[in-house]
Amino acid sequence: MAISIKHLSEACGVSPSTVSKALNGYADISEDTRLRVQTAAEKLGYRPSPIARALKTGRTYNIGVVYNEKSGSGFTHSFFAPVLESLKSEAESHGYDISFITPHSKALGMSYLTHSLYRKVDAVCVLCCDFEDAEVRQLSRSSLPLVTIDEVLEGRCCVMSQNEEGMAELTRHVISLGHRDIAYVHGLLPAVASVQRLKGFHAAMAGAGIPVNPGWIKPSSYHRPNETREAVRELLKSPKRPTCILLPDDYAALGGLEAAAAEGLRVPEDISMAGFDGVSILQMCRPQMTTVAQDCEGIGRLAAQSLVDQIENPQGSRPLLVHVPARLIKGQTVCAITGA
Amino acid sequence: MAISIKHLSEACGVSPSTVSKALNGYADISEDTRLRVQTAAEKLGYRPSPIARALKTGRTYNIGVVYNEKSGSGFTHSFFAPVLESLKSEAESHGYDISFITPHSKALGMSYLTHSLYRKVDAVCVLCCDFEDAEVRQLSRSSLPLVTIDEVLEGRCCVMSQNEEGMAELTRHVISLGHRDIAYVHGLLPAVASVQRLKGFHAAMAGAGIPVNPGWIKPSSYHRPNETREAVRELLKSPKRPTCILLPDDYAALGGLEAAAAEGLRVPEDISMAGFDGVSILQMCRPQMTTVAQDCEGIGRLAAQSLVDQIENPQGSRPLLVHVPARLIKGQTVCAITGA
DNA sequence: TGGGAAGGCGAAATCGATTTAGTTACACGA
DNA sequence: TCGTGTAACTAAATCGATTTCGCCTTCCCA
Repeated sequence: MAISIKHLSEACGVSPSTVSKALNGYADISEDTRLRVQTAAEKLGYRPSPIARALKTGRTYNIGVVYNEKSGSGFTHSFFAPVLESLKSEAESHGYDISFITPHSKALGMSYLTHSLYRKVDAVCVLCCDFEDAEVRQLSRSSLPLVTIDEVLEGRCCVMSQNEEGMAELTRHVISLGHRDIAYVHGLLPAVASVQRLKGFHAAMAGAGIPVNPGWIKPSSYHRPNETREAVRELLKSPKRPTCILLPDDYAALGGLEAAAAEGLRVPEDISMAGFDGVSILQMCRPQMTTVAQDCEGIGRLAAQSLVDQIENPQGSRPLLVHVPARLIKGQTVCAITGA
Repeated sequence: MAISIKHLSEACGVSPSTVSKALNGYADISEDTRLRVQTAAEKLGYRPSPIARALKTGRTYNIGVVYNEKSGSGFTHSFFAPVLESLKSEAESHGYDISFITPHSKALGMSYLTHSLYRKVDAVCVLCCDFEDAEVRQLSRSSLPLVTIDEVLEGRCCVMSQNEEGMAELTRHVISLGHRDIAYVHGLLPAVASVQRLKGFHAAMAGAGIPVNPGWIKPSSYHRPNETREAVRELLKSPKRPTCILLPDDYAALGGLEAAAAEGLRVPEDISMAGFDGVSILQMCRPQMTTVAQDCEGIGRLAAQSLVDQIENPQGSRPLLVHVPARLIKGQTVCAITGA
């Protein structure tokens, strides 16, 4: 099939060892020979087999991605999918491919770590999974280069949005439109992202001197419109109703819109709502969601860069936490309050 | 690191060859030895290195996926992403992993085919790309097992929806609600899917004895809300305005909704519209899209099954074209006509 | 002139499997 | 007793690279 190092060595009249050294920049090869080998390689379209190379060197130029569809909605997940795509494309530009580390790859019954070692990936990105999972802990304790997205594992690199500042900015925007009675439905605790956002919310409220009604802080989950619908339904039944409700994410917010519609309330005329993420398809729907756009492209890119750096520069020092700015999108689901 | 065949052979007191044969079902191994090897393998958690195995056998247990983000919107694409996910999960259940064949993998400058041979994938799924591309043709002419999604390459297996019947069903639904003045904005021609859908539309119209107004058949593209918005804008400016417009897909249909809103028209009260695909997130938005849901899960699964079959049973005969039923979703964007 | 250093290259081991081609040991028939 | 066949196993080649070590020329200098 493809041309091997042996073919090339014969074509050049040198040994395979010399070819390998010539192409890998060894010093004990004359400039003359190196050039001959390089041009011949070019002409014949020779590329060292990644498989043979991996066998000998242990490097596969593959990055494993822990992507557990069960905990999201797979490749269509409005946050993880664009992050994955950016991660992939940045990794590729460094010569690395992506391969998936799925939970207990079916019949094989391997843990994340076993699977990673089995496939000999050079590094792992923990993208989308249950961070409480023992398998994730095991993976984290390994010596593999690793980065997490959107959640912290002790001692490991993590890339995530500036959740606190993002939520604070959203809250200030809502306040600036005259809202005082603001409810907050948060995503799962104690996820770091959830804690940060809640902190940002409290900070903005405190900054404006508005007391927070503890009964208006409600738990829900990310990406679960049904759960969010129930939480919002309860809020709408409070004796005093909030004028604005902040929701865990854009997708979950669809449940909030549904709950409002079920009560005969219009958004934003009768009640304001906001999401988080900045899901692009929802930006095209009406009413356009007021939200905080996460920089998925940036998150994926920085995660890939961190991994490549960890692989190629194992001793180097790196920040453990990389914060990526988020951006407020002033949509149509939060409107100005027109007097008490 | 991981335990190798040599370790295992020493643990069992036999040669590596015997271990390999015992685990691979060769006949010249005694039942006694086979059992000893198998239990030891189990106990020590031995797994043959896929890399070493690939080097020797040429089989990587990897399936290449041609996924060109440029021609879609990457992993967030509302049709390709769920298909990819299903393909991946079905492939995994057969022991195959997915790896991406990207266009000209950056600096490497390889064609799809070269890349596939370089990575030694066992088969290729052409999922999302420009089918006119010379590289795709080259790939198609190769002897690699191959399957396409949603478009036909001569002599190659293809999995796609029952587009004709799906569109006919949608059209009949629209007609049953009293519509006679129906416009049709189609996706790119001469894509087979587009042709089939157009055919289904014509068939349903003819079946109801309704003449088709040629000026109301408009070209656009898939997944391009802006293009579709322009096409719809023109339709809305016709002297006689259609009462319903069928659009290339759900995502493109968002452009149609926008055009209607810009003209001050309400959907569906003033004008009806329908999409195609059944994008799940849009089913949660209001107005809920009337559309034809493609069975992405089925398409991905059947594509994976076809590839596995082609790999493991090269001489077997197979249908070239697999049609997967689509399902009408009666949403809220098409309403009944209340008299002329 | 002889010894050491340096330059340039190749032989061979290695990574971890598979697979072909033997090699034993033993039984059996002539 | 010898040859033959068979069951059960192993040695060794192989896949396609990388890398260590050693060899052979030159060349330089004392």
